[in-house]
Amino acid sequence: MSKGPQRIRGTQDIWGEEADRFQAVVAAFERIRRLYGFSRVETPVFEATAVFSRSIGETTDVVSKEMYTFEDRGGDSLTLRPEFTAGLCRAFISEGWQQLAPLKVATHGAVFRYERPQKGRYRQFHQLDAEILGSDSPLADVELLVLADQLLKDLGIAEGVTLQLNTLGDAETRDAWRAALVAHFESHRADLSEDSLARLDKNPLRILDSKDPRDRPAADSAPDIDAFLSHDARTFFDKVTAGLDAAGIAWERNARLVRGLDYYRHTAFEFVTDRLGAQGTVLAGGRYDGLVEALGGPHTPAVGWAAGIERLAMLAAAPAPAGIDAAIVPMGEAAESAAIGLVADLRRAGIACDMGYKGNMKKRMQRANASGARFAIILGDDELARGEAAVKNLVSGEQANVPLAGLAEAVRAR
RNA sequence: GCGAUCGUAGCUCAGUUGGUCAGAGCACCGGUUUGUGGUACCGGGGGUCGCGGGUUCAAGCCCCGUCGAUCGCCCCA
Repeated sequence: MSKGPQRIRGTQDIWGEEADRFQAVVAAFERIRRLYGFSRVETPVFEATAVFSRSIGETTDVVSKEMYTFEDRGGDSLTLRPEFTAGLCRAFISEGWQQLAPLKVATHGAVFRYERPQKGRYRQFHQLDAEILGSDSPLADVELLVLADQLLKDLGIAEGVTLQLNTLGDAETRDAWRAALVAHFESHRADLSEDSLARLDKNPLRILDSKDPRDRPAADSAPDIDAFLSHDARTFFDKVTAGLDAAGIAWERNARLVRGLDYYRHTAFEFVTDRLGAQGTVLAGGRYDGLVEALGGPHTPAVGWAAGIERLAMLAAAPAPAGIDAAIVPMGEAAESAAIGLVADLRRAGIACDMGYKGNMKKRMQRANASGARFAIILGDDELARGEAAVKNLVSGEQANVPLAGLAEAVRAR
């Protein structure tokens, strides 16, 4: 409540244990993406606005209301990335990555959406992202899902999280299904909520997963996509589910799972938990075979997913606090001077240690204890004269004199 | 963009029907004879009660506005 500048709505200052959890999620992702042979890529935080508006659709709410768009000094319209996929597709085109296809890439970082903040939903938030560009194989879909599954298990949050899977078919299938849905909902106009009547014009698929109980009867009785699946689309979906079964991944069909944007094809999936209120989707993605082409590139089938780091961090168990190995407690100017060298040597030897900038012994010992250090290395004139330091185990309270040369070994973490 | 609830020290919160109501715990800082932390004891700093109006003799407590937070809706790339 103090005066002075305040944090911008929907942003967060992440600190302490929360920051540790955040880092733990990123570390797990980095480790696992290597296991799957995904290359790390870095792309800009902002792009030309057209990169997003052309891929998503000029008229959607997403583009018209929910992007951070601004003009730079040259008058160009720029937008802070609201997702990774479009920027990666742009890079795929402009960097000539076509020759690397199929390209398995992973990235993570901040993304920006101008939305009302609520649980697990911020204006600047952070995502993990994994994509496979340039493959039309269902094995790519499977590999991404297995990666996602391993990540969630590694983070210890697979409990209570289910993989929901659906297919949106190919273009021909999707169009046929969409027409059937519109016909179905038109005949139930009187039963639909106001929101869904609006969806009927703009985005009829979205009626299927409406939360309004008034919509459920019509939504539940609506035709599934299955009857409209072309042979190819059916075969593709079967190969995805067979691949998941072969990899031992539990999944469930959710025929009501849809995507808001038109470029999605075939596989759509979400890992969902019931532990985050209305924001229960923890990781989501799908196949977007038309996106690269929409950006002016060659026809490039692709599939990918993104996951909110904050949401994952909220669900993950708190990592063990990372205390340092040792705190150096010098007494007197001569000792402090010698300790500067000692700290440097210990750190070069890979020992995590720290020394306060000031304070008497008592104060330094208090700080050492609070820091979670396993040892205090006490260095006074007496010890210095003998070429030793007193090493105190802060857990057991035991203390022993150790030659300076043997300090690193004495406090090395197991 | 819409709705509901909420907004008191760094944190978690008390503050009765408006009249010592500016408090507690934790945290922080200092001390309990200056070479030993974690437990204990003593002391201290810190809040114009989100902000701005209004009602009243009197408002943290009532009313309006505003900003922010939380939860939900819309949207969800």
